Amino acid sequence: MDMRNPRTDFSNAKYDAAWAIRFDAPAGERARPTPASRHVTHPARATIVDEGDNAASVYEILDGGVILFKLLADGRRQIIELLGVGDVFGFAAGQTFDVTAEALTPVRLAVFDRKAAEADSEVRDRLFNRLRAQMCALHDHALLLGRKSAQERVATYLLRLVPGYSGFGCIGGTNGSVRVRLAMTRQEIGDYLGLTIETVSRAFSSLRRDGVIAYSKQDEVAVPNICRLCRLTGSQ
Amino acid sequence: MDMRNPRTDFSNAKYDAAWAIRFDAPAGERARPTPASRHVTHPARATIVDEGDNAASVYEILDGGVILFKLLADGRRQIIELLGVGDVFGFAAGQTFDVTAEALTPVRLAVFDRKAAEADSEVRDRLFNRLRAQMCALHDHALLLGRKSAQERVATYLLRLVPGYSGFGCIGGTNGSVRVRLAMTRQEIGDYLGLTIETVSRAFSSLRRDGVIAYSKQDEVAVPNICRLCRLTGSQ
DNA sequence: CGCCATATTGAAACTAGTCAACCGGAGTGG
DNA sequence: CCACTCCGGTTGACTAGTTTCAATATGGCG
Repeated sequence: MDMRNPRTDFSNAKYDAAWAIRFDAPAGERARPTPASRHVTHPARATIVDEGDNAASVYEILDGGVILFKLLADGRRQIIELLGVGDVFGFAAGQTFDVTAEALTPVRLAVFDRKAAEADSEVRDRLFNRLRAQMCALHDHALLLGRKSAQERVATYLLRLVPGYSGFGCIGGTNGSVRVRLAMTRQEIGDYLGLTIETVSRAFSSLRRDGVIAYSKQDEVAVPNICRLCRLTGSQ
Repeated sequence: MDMRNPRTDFSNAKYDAAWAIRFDAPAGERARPTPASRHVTHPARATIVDEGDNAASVYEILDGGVILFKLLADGRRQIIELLGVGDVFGFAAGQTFDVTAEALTPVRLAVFDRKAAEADSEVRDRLFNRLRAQMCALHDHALLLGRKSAQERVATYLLRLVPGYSGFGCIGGTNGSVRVRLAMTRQEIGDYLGLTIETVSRAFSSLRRDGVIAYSKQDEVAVPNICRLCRLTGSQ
């Protein structure tokens, strides 16, 4: 982590895009009709598309969570995007997918034929808008991967799962308390944050020791004071 | 860098998208007419848009190079995207830009009014297609930032500047030689690769000592054997 | 109850960061 | 024309943070 060359004239947190992660669809929207698409479901940890597969379809998440990842030849894995309800994937530059998509939870998807989606202006605009939001999330994630410490990464990750706080940092003096469900193993969190499983575990333990978070089940975390977590993200 | 948990059944390099970086427009295309846009130029290192600015316009690079970056409150910087001729930027999720754009070289841009660009289907499709290619580059870069060693990062960076090799790895047995111009300072390279200036410098020196690259001017690098560089990228 | 996968913790090793000195070319001014 | 300065780059010595390796704990599930 490079702490020199400080530019204290500028802080970006307040400008971050309003992306958020939800793994559960709002109850009322579960039956939302989606024209020009068919619906499919996948169980947790199922591979939805493989890197290199023919990119014939575009996917929108109706319910559940999905991870996109890439592998290096020797097996190192990086989870590139963490997607929730409303997010889209399957947009490829060429003829094939550049990432593998895997269901994080049981997931329900709307599948659009690529060409059909591009022809239907209403669908295309909706998918495109969502893609832009995900682009901003990718930008933030590059900042995290390139410049944040292990503790800052884990704090940022946790905050991203708090509804309404994703990418915003502490707007106002909200000292609220909240419970979040991770839905990811330590290995997945590590692969998402560019850390090892042990470093993730140590960061969780350290945050717990300091009272920033609390948990008994390891994937159900309570955040007693969101602002306090905020201050540890490095974005602040 | 986590070398455990190897999945040797899978290598992704051959599927990488065909993105490439060019800082100079092909001579014949310099006068390409661009309807529904005006043209502007910026000198090297000029700020084009600031994070937080009202996102009224979308930009396409006609000639030159542009970097997009974000800052943390304490001054740490991450260069998020490295853009060349044909690339686009300025798509925001909300009302404001989420990154700062700076000219890397003297640059010529086509500026589209955001709403006009979205209304013109020909323009919109062209920008959208380019955006998809950049999305793939971002995915690759997340893999680099999260999982590659310093030497692998620098090797990947250099290879990305070799025309035709960006993201492909060694297709065929091309042992060709080539010269590339970096157009970036060591500080910028460090901020792009998530490293310090010293680590970047050491990686360059090490590659030079090993004969993988050669240079006398520090931003003009000769690669005598591209395949050899390829093998150091980690993507293999 | 016991097994297996996942998570935690400890200690050692190592990579990259930090701090500091030095180099070398470009530009300036005596 | 040469000394001086400035700035980016290089190199060395040391440090900090993360990874690695290994042992132990925990939790879900048959």
